[in-house]
Amino acid sequence: MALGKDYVTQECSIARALEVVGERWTLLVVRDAIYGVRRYNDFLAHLGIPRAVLSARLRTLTEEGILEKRRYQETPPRDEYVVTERGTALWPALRALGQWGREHVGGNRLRSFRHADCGGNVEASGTCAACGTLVPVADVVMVPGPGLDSAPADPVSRALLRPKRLLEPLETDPVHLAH
Amino acid sequence: MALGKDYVTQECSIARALEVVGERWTLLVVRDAIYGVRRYNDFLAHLGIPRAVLSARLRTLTEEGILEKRRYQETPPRDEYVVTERGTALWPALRALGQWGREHVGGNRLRSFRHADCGGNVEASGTCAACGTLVPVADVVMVPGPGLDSAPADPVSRALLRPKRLLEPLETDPVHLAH
DNA sequence: CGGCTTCGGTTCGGTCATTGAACCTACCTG
DNA sequence: CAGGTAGGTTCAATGACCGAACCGAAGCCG
Repeated sequence: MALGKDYVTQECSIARALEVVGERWTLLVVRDAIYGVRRYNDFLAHLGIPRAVLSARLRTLTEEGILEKRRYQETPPRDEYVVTERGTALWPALRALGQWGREHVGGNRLRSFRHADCGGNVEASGTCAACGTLVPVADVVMVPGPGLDSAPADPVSRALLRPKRLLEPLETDPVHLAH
Repeated sequence: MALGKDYVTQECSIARALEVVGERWTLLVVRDAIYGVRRYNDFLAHLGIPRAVLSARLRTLTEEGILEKRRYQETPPRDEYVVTERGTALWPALRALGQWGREHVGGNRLRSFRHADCGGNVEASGTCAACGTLVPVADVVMVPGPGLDSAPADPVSRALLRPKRLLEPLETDPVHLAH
């Protein structure tokens, strides 16, 4: 989408946003990054995205300052992709899209979001139903619902079967535990 | 996006939503429909979208119940595409995307949104800054900002240079006035 | 040392979607 | 009848995406 003919002519901040994150897979990569996915192979396994496309998306998201590539160990050299403030700022848009999907496409009971401080439900507007505060992303806990597959094939989906605070790194089971 | 390999494997309401509205141009068509654009040639002129793609998007959006095709005159037969409740429910997601584009891409001062009842600014959360109510789409007034081109080429952009209540049909100038 | 595995990619041929231009139909207007 | 408007369809070319294969650096196993 960023190549060739794009939305440049559009005088509209929605179009500007879609120029950056409107390509296929891009918003799902950002969603996973906010869920705490950080490593190439985890994105790969969870999304089922072609490797070449994932490489391209990670590169452009890094260039756009939505993800940050950082070395987390030297031997062997390993990098991880961590979502930046610019990336977490997409959370309201993702939540609103998810809300629409839940209500108008199907996907009830898949996941819900709670305020870590008080346990209240995070509404569509982003505020906590219990205490009324506008919940920052870091204080949101994703809670799996009954509609999820209870024994998914990929380790990332398995890790997401237990409640998980957003932004914190996801710990995937070592492969040998999955057998 | 809906064709071939899609996101069906994803157990996520965000992915479900993107299956429906994630293709190129689709969200911009919905945005225009919420702005009040209803006719084929108006979408065409405002978006700069290839005709074949516009036809495809209007068809799938109609099939998905996001737009409704309705005959508004018989001779000559003319149809218009009107956004449904299912389509207007995408407004929070579009507003959130626009907010992100404004803050993180550029596009300040293009447009703002006001509460028709009290004139207060509509915040990112969708509530009115002045009176605190959660503003329904039909009570939102789009107000053009100073960053817009003051003499755009297409009649839709020209019509959007004056404040405009969302959902109400857009009246484009007859061509002979544009000369 | 040799073989095997993991991680994080790149390369490649085939397929699918998008693009812009041209064309078409139905109707109206002068 | 010529020309214009509205709302499309068709088509060749281009670009994006797909899946599978390959690759290199590093570690681990015996």
